[in-house]
Amino acid sequence: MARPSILSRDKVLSAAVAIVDREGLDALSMRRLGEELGVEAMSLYRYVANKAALLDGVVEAILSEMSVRDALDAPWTDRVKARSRALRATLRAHPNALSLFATRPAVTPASMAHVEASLALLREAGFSVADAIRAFQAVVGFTIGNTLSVFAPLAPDERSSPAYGSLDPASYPTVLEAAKVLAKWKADDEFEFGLDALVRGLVAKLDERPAKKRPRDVP
Amino acid sequence: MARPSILSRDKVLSAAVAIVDREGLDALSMRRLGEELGVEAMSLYRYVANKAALLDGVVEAILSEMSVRDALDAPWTDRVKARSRALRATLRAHPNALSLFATRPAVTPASMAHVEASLALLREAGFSVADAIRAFQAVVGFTIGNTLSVFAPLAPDERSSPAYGSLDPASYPTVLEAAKVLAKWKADDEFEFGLDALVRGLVAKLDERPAKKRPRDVP
DNA sequence: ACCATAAACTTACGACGTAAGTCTATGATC
DNA sequence: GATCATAGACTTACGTCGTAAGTTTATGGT
Repeated sequence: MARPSILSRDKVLSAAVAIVDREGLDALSMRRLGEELGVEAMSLYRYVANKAALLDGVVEAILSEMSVRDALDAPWTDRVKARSRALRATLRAHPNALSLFATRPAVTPASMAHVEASLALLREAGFSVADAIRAFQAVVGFTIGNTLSVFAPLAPDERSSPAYGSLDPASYPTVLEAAKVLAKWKADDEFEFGLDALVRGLVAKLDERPAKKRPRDVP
Repeated sequence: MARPSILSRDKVLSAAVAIVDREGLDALSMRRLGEELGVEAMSLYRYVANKAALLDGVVEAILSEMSVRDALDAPWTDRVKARSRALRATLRAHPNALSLFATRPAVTPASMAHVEASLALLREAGFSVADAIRAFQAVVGFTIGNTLSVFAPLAPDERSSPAYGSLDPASYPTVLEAAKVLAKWKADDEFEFGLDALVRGLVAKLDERPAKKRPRDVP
């Protein structure tokens, strides 16, 4: 009935992700994306409403890559951590797209399965509905926040560490003390430290709730 | 010796912040900013190297608004929380600029005093240099991550809650259970929940360290 | 053989960032 | 008070961007 499609929404989105990964977020323009697909820029508007929707699609495409091997018999704390690590790993795989995740809500159709599983396991652990949401948001917020601050690409002129040398030692003794350690800094250690602290805190908050509503405790 | 300046870097930056606050991040262009200041666009290049530097300046200007009333005699946990809340409040005051904080490192000259004070109080609490950095990053990451996800402005078509109605109840029972609660959701409760959990976890990690290096415990 | 139509193409417009060059009002010097 | 170097603002111009509007083309159904 009509000319068969060269394109599809999936092809458009994965080409967009490819450009962002390879050449950076600024390189992603409608014309450049069209070129990548052997098509004129305007043809893309059959598959995305506008540029903003394209960026949303990029977020969606990346989130849909996330996969978690959920050890159902493991303690809930480990399962939460595993999901946080999976999210972090997915984000890390696309550093040039990171800033997109800053403003876009992490709860999209593409990540719904993850949300459902996370909330369910927190409920099962004994959290109330509201606290399960709070706990989930805390972990997701921490994960995105930390990953962003560590892996966001910097401009060429700030690739090396900031000018700690020009800092007044009297005013900033602790920063300068810290700067020495930063040379051999392990981003993963930092992440695991924060994640562990957060999850431990969640345990503490769970334990202070009335015991009657903790099914997992009385199996 | 020369024509006196109509402009100054400060004037340029605060005009830029004003435009972003009033009309959104996309509305901030060099021409628009020039217009705001009664000047041609190209004149701005005397005060900012380029557009990216202007955006950095906006971040810097906003961060420099942050002020904390630090109760030096309060427990370190309260002081950390107070700083987190102060950062959150500063970010909240400029929701249209939030996405800028996603990729720009939170440690800039404008926030150096905050970094110094935070690290110092964590060191004083008994954390090692490395753990103090980790704890600080955890709190900042959480704070920015949470604030971003809650206050980032959404496109008009997603202003209302996502289409939970079209979700399959069999596949997403917990999400749908949660959706009911979301109607009367308190963003601040969510933030305080996560912040309290995180700080409690930090306490736990501190307590498991060898006691000898905790000066505050033996006053 | 013809047609309806989905899919891709063409053209055009205003706005953007910024490179390069020009003009001008000032305070310093004599 | 006349001269002048110069910081600071202005002008022009180029290529690129997102996208509105209209046009062409290849197909499968009749």
